[in-house]
Amino acid sequence: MNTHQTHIETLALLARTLGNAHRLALLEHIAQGERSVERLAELTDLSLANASQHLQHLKRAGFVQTRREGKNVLYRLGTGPIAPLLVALRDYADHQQARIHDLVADSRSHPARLEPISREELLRRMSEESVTLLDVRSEDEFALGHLPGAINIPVEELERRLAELPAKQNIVAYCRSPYCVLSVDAVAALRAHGLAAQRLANGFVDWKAAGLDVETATRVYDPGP
Amino acid sequence: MNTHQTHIETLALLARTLGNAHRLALLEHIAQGERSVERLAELTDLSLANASQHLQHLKRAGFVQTRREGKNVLYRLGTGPIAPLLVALRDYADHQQARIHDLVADSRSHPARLEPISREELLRRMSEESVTLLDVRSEDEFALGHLPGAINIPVEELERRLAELPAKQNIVAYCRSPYCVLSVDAVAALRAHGLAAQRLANGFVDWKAAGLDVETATRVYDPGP
DNA sequence: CCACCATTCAATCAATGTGTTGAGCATTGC
DNA sequence: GCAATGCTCAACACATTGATTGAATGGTGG
Repeated sequence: MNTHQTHIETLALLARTLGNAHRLALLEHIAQGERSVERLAELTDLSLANASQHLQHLKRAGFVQTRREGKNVLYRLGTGPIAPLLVALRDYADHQQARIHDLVADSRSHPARLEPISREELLRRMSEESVTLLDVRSEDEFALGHLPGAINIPVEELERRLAELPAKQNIVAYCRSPYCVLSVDAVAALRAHGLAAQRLANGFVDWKAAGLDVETATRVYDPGP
Repeated sequence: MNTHQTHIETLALLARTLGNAHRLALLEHIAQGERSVERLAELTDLSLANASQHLQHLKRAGFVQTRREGKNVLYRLGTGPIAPLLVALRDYADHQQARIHDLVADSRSHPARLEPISREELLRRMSEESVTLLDVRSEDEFALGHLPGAINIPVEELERRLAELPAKQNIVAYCRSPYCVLSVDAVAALRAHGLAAQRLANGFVDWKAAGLDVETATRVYDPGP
């Protein structure tokens, strides 16, 4: 029984390492490329010593590795299935969000999910007519990768940035995963303003998993001086 | 009221909920079927009140749901992609274990991975001759599902339970995932005792993912009405 | 080999998380 | 209704984690 205890204890330890917003933020920045401690502290708005401590915590769990370059210690992502773990975590979070949203929607007797369109349907439409792709996730998620040609307007800014959208084109909104419900809100808001909008059924994760083109923000890797 | 939580804080909160060995243990027991608080407290060796608190923690994060039956409150697994999350966590842990193991192995100049056999190869052999399948994971993991006809001997008990294995048959040992390295140890131990043993390359996860038959020990979760 | 500087370590305090106790509150059986 | 049962809640003590400071380390570049 002693070894099993150790095994589950190990899992808990790993989960706990991810159980801190600052460490997750550091991890996301590191996922975009090697960064020095100083740069990471800047990016995450942490003190140098604090960032260093969190980074060592991550390192102990194997989520990051280090190497020295000149005066700087550069942190990079560790080996192993880290991405699947983070994706699973986000997927679950999306589902939770959707669940809460559904409760609210039910109480208001909302109709269903505003008939989402599939990836195939989207591809077909993109080849036949012009479609405006609207990415309603946060800016940093958008920067990490999005559908080619998509416009990024986080859902909470949508109402006051409607002007950025072409009035004549059909709009397809999407967010992360099938569970992510931001796009439902977005479509509802767009339609309320008289725009032709639909949502993509399975979101960005599905698109990427299908091996389709993904665009990333201009500056992907900036090692600095 | 500061209910505003950034996306990343939500992720951290969920991860933190999994970041406790007792909660993980509770979750694993619940995954096997509905259980009352009392039973769960027993199974995990926690006080009643403490178990109750941890369960409510899990409930807040949506990992479990409750219903009342007579005097008892029964906890069951929540909806949403919980299993993938736990699998991803375990996979990552397996990889970490393998990494440490490799370091040790390297320092001893061990040979490579004892030529693992693929799933296809295993299936072929199972159809042609008799093969003894040896599951070296812990008993509770075994209970949650294993290859059909497999014998379960946790790797740490292997040395003193060799008698349970048929001496004349070829043995194929496996554990969870490609990263899991317990089976390497097992094969090494078996060969040291003169038995014909090989390890399965990708472990149970791969087998299950391929949609092949899985045997379970205890009754599987029944959602009821 | 020396001075510099990015990073880490150590010590401290505040904040959070955990486990125990005993009280409180439903539900069932009498 | 009343006691018994099963669970939750509240309050406390204790352990762990997190942020801040300032000092130490150790590799670099001169």
